[in-house]
Amino acid sequence: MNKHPWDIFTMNVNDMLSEIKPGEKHAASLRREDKSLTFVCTNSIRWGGSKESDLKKIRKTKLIKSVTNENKSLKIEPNYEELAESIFNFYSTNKNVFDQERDEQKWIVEYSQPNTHKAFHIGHFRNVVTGDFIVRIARKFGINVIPANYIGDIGTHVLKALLGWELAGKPKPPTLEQEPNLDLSRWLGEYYSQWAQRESGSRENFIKEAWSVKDLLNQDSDFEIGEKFKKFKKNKFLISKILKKSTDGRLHSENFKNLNKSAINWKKDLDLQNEIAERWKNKDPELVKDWKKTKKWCMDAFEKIYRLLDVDFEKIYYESDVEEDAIRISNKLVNKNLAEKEGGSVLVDFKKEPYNSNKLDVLPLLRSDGLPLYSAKDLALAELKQNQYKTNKSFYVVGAPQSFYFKQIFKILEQDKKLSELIHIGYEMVDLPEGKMSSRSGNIVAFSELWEEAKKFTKSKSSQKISKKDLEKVTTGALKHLMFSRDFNKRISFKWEEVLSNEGKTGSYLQYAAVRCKRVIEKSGIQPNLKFEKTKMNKDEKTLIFNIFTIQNELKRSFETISPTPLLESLHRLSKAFSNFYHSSPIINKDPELEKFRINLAYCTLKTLEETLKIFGISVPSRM
RNA sequence: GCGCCUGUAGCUCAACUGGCAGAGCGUCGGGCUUCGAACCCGAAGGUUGCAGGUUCGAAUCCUGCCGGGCGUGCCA
Repeated sequence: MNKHPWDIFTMNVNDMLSEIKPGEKHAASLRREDKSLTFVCTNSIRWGGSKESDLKKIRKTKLIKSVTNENKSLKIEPNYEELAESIFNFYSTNKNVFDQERDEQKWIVEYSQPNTHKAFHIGHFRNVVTGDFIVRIARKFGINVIPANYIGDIGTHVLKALLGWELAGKPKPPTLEQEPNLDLSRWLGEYYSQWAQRESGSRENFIKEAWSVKDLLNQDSDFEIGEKFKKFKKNKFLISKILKKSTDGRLHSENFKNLNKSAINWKKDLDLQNEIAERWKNKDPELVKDWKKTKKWCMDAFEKIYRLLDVDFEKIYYESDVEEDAIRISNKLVNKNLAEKEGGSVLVDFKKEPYNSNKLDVLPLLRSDGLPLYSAKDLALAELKQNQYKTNKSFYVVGAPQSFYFKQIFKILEQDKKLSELIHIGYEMVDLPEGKMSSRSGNIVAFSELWEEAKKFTKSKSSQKISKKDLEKVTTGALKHLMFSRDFNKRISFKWEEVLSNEGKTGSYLQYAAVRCKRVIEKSGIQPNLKFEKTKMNKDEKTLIFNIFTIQNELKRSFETISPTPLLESLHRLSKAFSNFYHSSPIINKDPELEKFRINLAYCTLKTLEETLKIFGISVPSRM
């Protein structure tokens, strides 16, 4: 495999500067100067530039036009004509110009992890594109990557959804004929939301009553008047005690009238939940049948979304598959003194041996009724993944609020030396202007809703001739771009105006540049030959080739930092450079040599955009 | 209380491991008889939350404050 011109260039810079100052990686400190289309070696500033006599001795390669001292820094100007020629050569001999050297590493990336029986919303969407980006960029760097999904198909939220659905009379979902854009996860999520709102409503009501009379109960020695209500709300032990007293009829006074009423109300809801939990525990055939049916609805809905987003999982794990292992592993940890029993529950106390960490606090693994918590299940899943794939790096794409939890989990897993390196990629939440999204309260933007609205908008902006396929490419391009437009650790405040916009720094801008390349090449009737014949380039041609040239570096940075920003920003600079070039320099031209050269430039731009956009899961349409 | 994230132009965000603070939106002005105007050009807009420290040089590193968000034992 021949080398990308950027890699040759940086090697040349290293060799050249090593003659003046041996033993340093000079190219590593190259900084782009966009205005002057040059590079500055920041190391050279540190050692105060170079003597003119030294600079004269330097043997320059053909890619380097001049090396000068400027403000004590070393300025390197590339030779644009040579640059263009080497880019053309490289692009003509490689099918994929950004495929990096093969790597022996094996990674597993766990992402998406939606819960069945709940709507797939924009938060899940951000997760999917984040994980997909990691998978795609790692593959670009020759790494063997296993994309894995972990579906939350059991747990209290599932039972709550089933309960809500049962109470509504187990309605049948609408057919595709009735609702062509049907999203069954969203449809079923409504029943979850209905129940959750009812239950939390009666709970909140009770807690409010309990707070107002709590000092009459003699149970509140830990809670001075003025103590935060929030803290009181979190004290589940105290609250359940008050509930019990109240529903047992032990509180007779007039003062407790409202409290008793709200207690009975909430208790009714709790009983319904306990009842369905009991049925689940006893594997009630009717319930299991319903569960399987509704789970399938949701999985089908997820599959539909994954197809739309062009993501593909090599392995799908279900929470229900690791439940038994989770119990087994928890008990094993107890035997190895890595966890302890406390009543029926099992927990890890990180203050104790062998963890000795004051900061990690305590992590429960099994509930007091013996059922495994998410933590135990994650431990089981980690073991399962490692046994199956024997990776050297394991990524968890999970929301940033869980970073503390993953520190705890990783600490436990690190006790086993066989495991691979564990990395939590935490991305920040997408929230609505009104506040945090919550499927419990129904305050969400479902992905299907987002997609329908965005598609409608795209269609309104598109030419009449646009195909269905291209319409989808533009729509997903816009939506994915929005998710990548901020770094992972920045929250996205969701705004419809931002979705329904196609101007400026958007996915459409990048696609538009690429589409113009396609169309102008097509219109010219010229087959790009990638032969360099022109000798003199204008400013916009230089800027364009400069930006094509430096993409390789930005791609590497994006990979090293696992961050979409460097690459995405550079694609905007490239598209901008192309737009300038397109306006100032007629591609279809009377001068045949000039025309050929510019067609080649457009072709290289197109190839660069197509291949790098693919890393973000974005495709280039042929029309938009 | 403790821990993590965050603060850059009116708004949303960049700034390549310390090296000339830049984009998009919005505002104002200009450009379609010309390869697709989802575009391009020009202008205005900054004490990088505050105060110290390290350095030839700090948005970036260190310390202390202030503001915002999140997490902190049986939900995931």
